[in-house]
Amino acid sequence: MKKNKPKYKQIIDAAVIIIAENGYHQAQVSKIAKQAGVADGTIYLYFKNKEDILISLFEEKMGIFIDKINEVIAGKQKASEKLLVMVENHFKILSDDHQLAVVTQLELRQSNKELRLKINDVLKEYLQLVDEILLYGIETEEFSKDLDVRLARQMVFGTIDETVTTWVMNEEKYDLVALAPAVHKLLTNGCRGL
Amino acid sequence: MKKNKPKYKQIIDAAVIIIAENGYHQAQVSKIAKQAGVADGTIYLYFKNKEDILISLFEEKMGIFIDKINEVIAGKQKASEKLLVMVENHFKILSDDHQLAVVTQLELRQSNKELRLKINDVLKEYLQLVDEILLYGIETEEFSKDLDVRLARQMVFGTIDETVTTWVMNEEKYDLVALAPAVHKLLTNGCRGL
Amino acid sequence: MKKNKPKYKQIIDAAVIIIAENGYHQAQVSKIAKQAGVADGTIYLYFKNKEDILISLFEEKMGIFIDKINEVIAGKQKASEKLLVMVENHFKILSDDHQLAVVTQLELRQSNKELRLKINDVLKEYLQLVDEILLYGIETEEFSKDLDVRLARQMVFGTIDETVTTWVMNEEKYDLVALAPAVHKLLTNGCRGL
Amino acid sequence: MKKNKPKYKQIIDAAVIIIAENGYHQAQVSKIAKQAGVADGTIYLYFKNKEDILISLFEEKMGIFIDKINEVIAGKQKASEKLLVMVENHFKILSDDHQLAVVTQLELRQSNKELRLKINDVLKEYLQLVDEILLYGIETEEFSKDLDVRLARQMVFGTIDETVTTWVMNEEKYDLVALAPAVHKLLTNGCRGL
DNA sequence: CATGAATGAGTGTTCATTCAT
DNA sequence: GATGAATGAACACTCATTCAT
Repeated sequence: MKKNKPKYKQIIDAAVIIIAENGYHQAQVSKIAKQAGVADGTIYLYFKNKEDILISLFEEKMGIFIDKINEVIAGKQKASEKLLVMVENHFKILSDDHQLAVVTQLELRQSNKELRLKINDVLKEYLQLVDEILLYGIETEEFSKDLDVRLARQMVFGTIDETVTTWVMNEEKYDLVALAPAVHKLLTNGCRGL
Repeated sequence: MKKNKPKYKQIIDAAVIIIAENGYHQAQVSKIAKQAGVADGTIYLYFKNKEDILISLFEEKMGIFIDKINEVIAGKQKASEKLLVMVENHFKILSDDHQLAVVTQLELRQSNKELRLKINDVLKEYLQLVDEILLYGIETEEFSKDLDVRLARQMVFGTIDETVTTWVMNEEKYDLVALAPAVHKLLTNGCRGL
Repeated sequence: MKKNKPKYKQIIDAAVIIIAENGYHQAQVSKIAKQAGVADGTIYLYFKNKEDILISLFEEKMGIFIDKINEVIAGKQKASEKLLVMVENHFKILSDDHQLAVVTQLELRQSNKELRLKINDVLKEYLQLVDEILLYGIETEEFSKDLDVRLARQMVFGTIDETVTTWVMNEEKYDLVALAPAVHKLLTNGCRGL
Repeated sequence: MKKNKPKYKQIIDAAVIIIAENGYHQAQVSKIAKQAGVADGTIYLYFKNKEDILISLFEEKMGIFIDKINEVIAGKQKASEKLLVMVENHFKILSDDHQLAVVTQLELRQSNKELRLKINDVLKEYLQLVDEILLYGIETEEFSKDLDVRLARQMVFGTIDETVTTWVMNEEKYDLVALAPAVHKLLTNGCRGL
């Protein structure tokens, strides 16, 4: 399995650094190879092509993301609490990794439609987590029984994503994690119904 | 003033069509020129460079957008009503113009960071509209006096934007405008506080 | 019509020179462009791709070849005489143009199968000339009425081609045109039957 | 002697198969190694480089070729008969081995000039056989005493080669061996003189 | 004003060969 | 002897922009 070989992760980490530092369109394969400390050709022993590096990058990082969120959610009983730790951890992970934040919020979105569609596939797993929390909240009557889960999920993800993107675009000048409670309040209010 | 000459709008409209049909990365200047019925060089009599076409496109369309929203907002007394007609009209304008929806939600986001920052400048005017409604709602006590306007604005815009993008990515298979009341409810609940 | 513009021929002539001097596999587009005195991109205003340059080169030169042969053949009454002037002129044209000889006999044959099949299409016109002479000779009873025209054509072309290739490979050390009468005698003896 | 080790022939046979199936330019060393059932590096224990595989392939196969022709020639008394069995066997060997025919007539000719010059060296042995027959024919007065042996050899080889190549390019749709008598007649007529 | 021919910088990917194991 | 992971040089083609007419 190539994914477990050290060079696989080495190349992905190099890609994050290069894309964060140079931007998506200036992230040439040769730059990534140099940063990873391998020859250009070695990249192609681990990845089908350049696009495959970027998709794998997203999969790899999003996997860590989802594992972490899953873990903290499991530790909470109430849907509202689950939502809070989700927002907190979402903000925290990106706060702690400046390069990852820039790459996922700004750079990778410049990729072409095909790549973005594949990235969306990876995102679906995250969106399902949101759905699960919302359904659980409806079940426990924390959230309105009339809640349109699809729309609520779009509110939750749209709000979180917009908040992070704004923060990144403002050069991360303020404390993102500190915003979690207020964001969480907006979201639960939205879901609770009147 | 170049903006009032017929070829200015002719080129912008050609750009929307070409980008919608071919995608951002396949929208060459020569294609846009051909669609507009002018020579390649003529483009540069009206626009500084290719990026300038795209920014102008966004400004032009967003201007229409904001004018329309402004108009319908003015006709409503309550902040909640203003928010509803804003969502309704946002959805309606993009529902009515498939090409514009594809271009703004998917294609233009593939542009580089610099262009996206400039697009964000244009967006600010729209975000100010949202702010005004929110502040008005706080004033009229429709919304919580503790509402963090910046965060609430991010929720409003993030939710609307995510809803439209999801709809476009799902090939506009369902009625977007019909979702406006439910989305509106989520947002006002969020802003109202418990 | 691009074929009549000066740069079209300019690029083809540059290609002959570059291929003759550097060999097929070292004839980069940029070298050809430089030799032709145009920018790399200009090549692509006149040719679809690199392969198209080579096919066009062959068509262009073979056209001149066939026109010349056609002309001299027409001036002769007997099939045997026609064959002689064909051989003489075939040898003469390549004797007079060292670079063309190297390109057609050695370099262009290194091209891939697809290109060679297209080159063969162009050659067919020449082979038809040979066929016409042979059929004419059978009609005038100069050649055996039992002659298998297809095989005889392969003998004529195979012998001429092998003779020229050997001459080029021997660095053109001897007088190719002087061999025409002897070659002609071999061929007419072959066709005449016992 | 490496040539007698089993892997030597194994690799050459693999090369014939891979080149016949994929074409000269798609016959990578790694493909040949896989087909031969050895590691890439193993190739280089038996051959200096890729070119060396191809030259050895040609030598090996041409050796068999020449041995066979030598054998059948020795059994005939008259030069004309020797020529006939040469043509017959040349056609027969390639008729019986489709892959070898494709490789020698089409694929190997795409190799670069240097390789083709080395291949020509190997061919010389075959051409000497032709020369011997021609000289023997002159001696026995079957052929014209004025025959230019070099040119006649080019006719013999050029005709045979062109006939085989045309047959391969026509996807071997007709019976090549059946053409031998007619080709032989053309050649002996040519050599006999008036 | 309008044209469109010409420019030329920039990059992902392949594959013969090596060499540490 | 045998392996196969790693190497790194090499190149066709696109397209935003210019400028002579």
